[in-house]
Amino acid sequence: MHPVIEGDERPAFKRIKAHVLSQIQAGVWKEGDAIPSEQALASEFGVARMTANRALRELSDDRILVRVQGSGTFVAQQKFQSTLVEIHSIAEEVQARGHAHRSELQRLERVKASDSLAAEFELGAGKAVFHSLVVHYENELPIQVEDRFVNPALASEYMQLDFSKTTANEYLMRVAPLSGVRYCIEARMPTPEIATMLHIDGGQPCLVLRRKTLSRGQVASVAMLWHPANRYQFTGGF
Amino acid sequence: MHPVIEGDERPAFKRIKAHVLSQIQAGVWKEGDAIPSEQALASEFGVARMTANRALRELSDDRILVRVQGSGTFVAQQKFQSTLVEIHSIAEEVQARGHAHRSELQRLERVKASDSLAAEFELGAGKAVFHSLVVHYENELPIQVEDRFVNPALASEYMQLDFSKTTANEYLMRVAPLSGVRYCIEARMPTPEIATMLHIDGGQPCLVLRRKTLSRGQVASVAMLWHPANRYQFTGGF
DNA sequence: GAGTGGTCTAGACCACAAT
DNA sequence: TTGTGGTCTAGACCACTCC
Repeated sequence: MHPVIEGDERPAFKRIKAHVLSQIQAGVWKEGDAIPSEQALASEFGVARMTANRALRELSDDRILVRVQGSGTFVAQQKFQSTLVEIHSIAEEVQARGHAHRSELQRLERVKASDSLAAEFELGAGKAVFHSLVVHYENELPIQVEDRFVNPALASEYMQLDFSKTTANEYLMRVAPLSGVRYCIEARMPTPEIATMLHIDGGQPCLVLRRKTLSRGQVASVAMLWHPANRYQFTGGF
Repeated sequence: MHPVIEGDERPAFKRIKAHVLSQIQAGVWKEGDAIPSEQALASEFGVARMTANRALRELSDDRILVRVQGSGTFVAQQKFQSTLVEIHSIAEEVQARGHAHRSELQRLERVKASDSLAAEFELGAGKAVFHSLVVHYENELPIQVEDRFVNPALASEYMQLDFSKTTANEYLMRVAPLSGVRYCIEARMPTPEIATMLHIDGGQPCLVLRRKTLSRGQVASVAMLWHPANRYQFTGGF
């Protein structure tokens, strides 16, 4: 039986998780290898099978292990070199950098959805949607143009919003709790209008984030966020 | 007691999870509200407390609920509208789309690191590094230029690598297990050389991923991955 | 048929919070 | 003191895989 280290007061399932991880880390158990069964680990650690089960189940939730009913538990393939970029609200991001955030409403209107927009919203053609165009500034330098269409069914007061006090993002989060997102990062040349608003010349590309948010089974908002390539990038790491 | 829907053969813990989620979705239980205790849910569903426990524990792992020992279980604050982009290896990504991946080695050399490159590698100035330039094709259409510098201390056989059989990525993952990453997504105009390799004209921007990988406390590799904006974007959702 | 994981039970003891 | 979550037990039955 596995010796219990003196003074190790972690719960048993955590000790088992740590043991499995250390065997993998040390290269004793390699990718694709079968590791001991729940039963075996349970006896080894002197615990009930449910306890070993929880340890292995949590590791498999974390993609460290792969479990196959009737067959066994295996070390998962090395995670591919994959990284995650987190995309925040622009106001939060600027403030987190300790800079001043300000936004300027350029346009706020009720428009008939074009065919493609109606399709994106999964609405009937010709239905009205709200449209806003906002420029966000970081220390008085334009950093984002937010070109957004909003579903009136989910955000009826959008036209009355005071964009100097709250962002579209914050409002939508409040009235239409997020249930899903689709997004896409692109490089694009700005339209002349966008270039002017961002104070860049037309030869300079933009980093564009397109984001569609879902709420209560409907499309809540379709946004296109334009950032000047010379002043903006998505970063991250671990 | 909670009625069991006819023919609902999901495990009990999943039924309980679905029930909790639907109450939150419907707005019956709001942010910060306490939800029924494990004991209450167990009786309601006619199951053991351990079963309700598993349902609530998994939801709290998913940040849907917050559990406070001695106090109760509460609906978590709405997640901030933040999204994650996963960045894969290009070969894996193309194959996942069911397309053919092929790569072409343009250059492979040993060069003296410039000052800025030496700084990025945290090496002494003038030390040698390996440099490779590879074009990746998806169905014979160029989709990525991989411009990569590699630390010889961690990948001594890099110059002997057969780039037609394996990618730099795969090799590095094998010999220098990843311990950290820093990356950055940008929009840039291509250099004439990059534009030629990607079969685009110079007026077309590129979506650029710069990635620095760490292994065993050293910088293993610094890569710049150029993608034609008209054929490539990072996407995701949940 | 033997071994594996997937789920579940009906108890138990503990640490902690509210009262 | 009562109720909560955190953990654990020693069984059980099932579906599945492998031989």
